Amino acid sequence: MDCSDKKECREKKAAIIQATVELVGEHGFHGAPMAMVAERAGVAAGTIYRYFENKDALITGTYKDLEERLQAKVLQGFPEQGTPREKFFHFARVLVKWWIASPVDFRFVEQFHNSPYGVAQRRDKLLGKQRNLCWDIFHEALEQQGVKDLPLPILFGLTFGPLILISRDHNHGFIALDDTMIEQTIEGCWNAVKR
Amino acid sequence: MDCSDKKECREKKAAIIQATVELVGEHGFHGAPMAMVAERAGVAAGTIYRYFENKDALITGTYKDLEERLQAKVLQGFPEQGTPREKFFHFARVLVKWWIASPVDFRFVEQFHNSPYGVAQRRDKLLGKQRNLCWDIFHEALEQQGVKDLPLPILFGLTFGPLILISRDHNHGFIALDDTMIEQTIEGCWNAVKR
Amino acid sequence: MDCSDKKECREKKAAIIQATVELVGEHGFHGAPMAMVAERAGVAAGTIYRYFENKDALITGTYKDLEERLQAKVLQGFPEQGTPREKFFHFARVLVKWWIASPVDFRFVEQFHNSPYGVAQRRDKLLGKQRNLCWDIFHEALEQQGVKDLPLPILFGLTFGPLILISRDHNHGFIALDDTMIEQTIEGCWNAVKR
Amino acid sequence: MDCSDKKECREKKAAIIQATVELVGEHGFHGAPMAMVAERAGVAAGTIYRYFENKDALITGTYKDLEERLQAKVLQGFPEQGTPREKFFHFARVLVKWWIASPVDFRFVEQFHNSPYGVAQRRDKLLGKQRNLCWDIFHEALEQQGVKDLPLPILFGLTFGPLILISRDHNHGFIALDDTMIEQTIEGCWNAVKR
DNA sequence: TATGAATGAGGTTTCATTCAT
DNA sequence: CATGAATGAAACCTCATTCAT
Repeated sequence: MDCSDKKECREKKAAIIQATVELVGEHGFHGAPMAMVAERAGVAAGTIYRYFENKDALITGTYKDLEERLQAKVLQGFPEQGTPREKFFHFARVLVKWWIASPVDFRFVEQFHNSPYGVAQRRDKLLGKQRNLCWDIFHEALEQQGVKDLPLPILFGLTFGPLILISRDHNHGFIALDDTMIEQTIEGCWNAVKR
Repeated sequence: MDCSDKKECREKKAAIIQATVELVGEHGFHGAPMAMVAERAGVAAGTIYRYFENKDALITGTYKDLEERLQAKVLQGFPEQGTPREKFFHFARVLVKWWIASPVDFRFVEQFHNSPYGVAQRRDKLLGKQRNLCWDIFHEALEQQGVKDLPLPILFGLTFGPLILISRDHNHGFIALDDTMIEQTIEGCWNAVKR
Repeated sequence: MDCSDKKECREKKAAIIQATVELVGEHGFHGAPMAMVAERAGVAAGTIYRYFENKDALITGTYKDLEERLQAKVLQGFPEQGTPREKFFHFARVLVKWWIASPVDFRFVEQFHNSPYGVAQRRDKLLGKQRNLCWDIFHEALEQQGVKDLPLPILFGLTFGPLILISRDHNHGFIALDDTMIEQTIEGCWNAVKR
Repeated sequence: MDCSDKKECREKKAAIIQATVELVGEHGFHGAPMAMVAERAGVAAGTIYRYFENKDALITGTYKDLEERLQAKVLQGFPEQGTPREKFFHFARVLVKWWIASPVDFRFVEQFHNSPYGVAQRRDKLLGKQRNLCWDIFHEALEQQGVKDLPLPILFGLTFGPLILISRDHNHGFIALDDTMIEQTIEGCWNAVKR
């Protein structure tokens, strides 16, 4: 944990995180015992505890890592000067495409949000304690009166709720999303909140 | 199991289901070991197995029970002769109000949908194998060209996705939904799909 | 138990014994829980306890019933006036044919002998406390000096040991015993002890 | 499991096997719960599962261990150049002496043969899939026409059946085998099959 | 007398975590 | 630092037995 400057350590931690994402994504929290995570990561069981205090920390840390990677992806080509609408469209596109390109990542995130761990995360985000892009976009939109004057959680719900469900259905094979459908859905989301 | 005609047995089964909903809703699947379910239901551990073959059957059976109770609630005052829009509004209202009135029920349903159990359920519903009110509403709307010509999963996603998220946020205390806000959100959902 | 004069009771007890033989014979002691025995016998679980004090008594009682039925079979056509050799041949023939005609009976008896229950039974038989045909045959043979002067258990071992094993192998399908082979084996057994 | 090169591990596995033999031998399969095996072996319950996948594997593995030890004993002083008769006598002597010297070993083997596990073992042995000394002896004898032309299972039955029974009776205290009696019995066995 | 639902002790197995090497 | 064998609490489930009906 405190050897994050050494390359070998960083690689080992990355392997552990990747193994966690895969196993939780594939089989749920039940199907990801520490020993199995260790095996898939190519390290010994005890080694995980040098990087994460316990299993809870492993799960939370893995989620944070995914979130950071998402942030990085969203920032690529982000229309800093665009309207909130354009910003939202960019954000939503990246999000959905990431989820359907990496089903295990998506599954992990879903599992996480639906577990006790997830609640605290969500609280920080909604209350703006942990500022992020998403929060900024809607604040700007509210100020410019581009969206209805609703509480942030409702705006989030109306926009991201659908994106989550359709990504899930795509990954389960219930629909086959293509660019057009994705675009239509994002449009629908925006229609739900635009003024 | 086969004593469903006796009042005592029905009460016992109901107690087991209630205990399951509460414990899973409060602490997740992890936090609902059979022994604890039994204790809260006021029965012996072995007794559960007279009503449910194993833990999986207990979870699935509990979900089905919740679903049936929802159906019953929705049917009360259902606008059989109304437009699809009116039907959807009725359905959505009942759904959200139930969820925020019974947070443990909502939490259980959420957990369920995010578990392997949930996928099969959802598949049946989306493919129309297990016809239900919800499916009927959108089919009628599609025929009357009242909603956009999108695949069912996307229509569901656009409409129920937000309802799920805002109910979650309400239960977590991030927002305090009142009738007006609920109505506005449902309106937003419909805007997302209406033609 | 104390209603052995009523026909219905006798039939019920017989059904319980038959169910016990079958289940133990088919799946071993592990595979014969009381509830299953009851179900196959067509009675309620609690009913068994009116006929047998507990599971041990059920097993022991079932064994005794089988033994009595064997005795009855052996006595049919028994060469009372014959030589010990003829008597042994008759006994052995009946035994082997019964075992290969009723594999479950045989399996039950085997299981029984190899369980703690069996030891006491065998003790009584060998020590002559519980006199029986078999014991009589060899005593007569010893007196007439038709067989070697060996302790009874050894004479039993040399004669019945093989019969047990070949019956087992037949029932497992390793060999297909016919009358000739049975006769040859019995002959071999007698050769092992004859003077 | 994969630490069989370390002395400590080998000792631990041996302790588990020994505990299994003793408990099954003394009290049957019923009387050997994993927790008790662990306690007697001086390890924690979970430790057994590092060496054996489950209880079945423990039982089967223990049997194989006993068989290997028997093989080793038989090979000491084995009359490679002797006649089949001499070889059989050697084999039988070692067998009986081992059984009456180690009653728990004998009891374990008996229990094993009478369980579902045992059938597969026996099948392999009789069909020659798993070649062994015993099988070789009788094949040689058949070729040299030293024994009657009977199916292998019958030859085995006629020779080992008695040995098993008398060992059992000795261990139960019904007879007290001495070298002479053992020799006489083995002689009897051979007489049963010799041409 | 017969029933069968209920009991709860006890069985097998898993797995997060520790610690000697 | 890394290892992975060992731990033992705790999970799920079975089943002999009882007892109200």
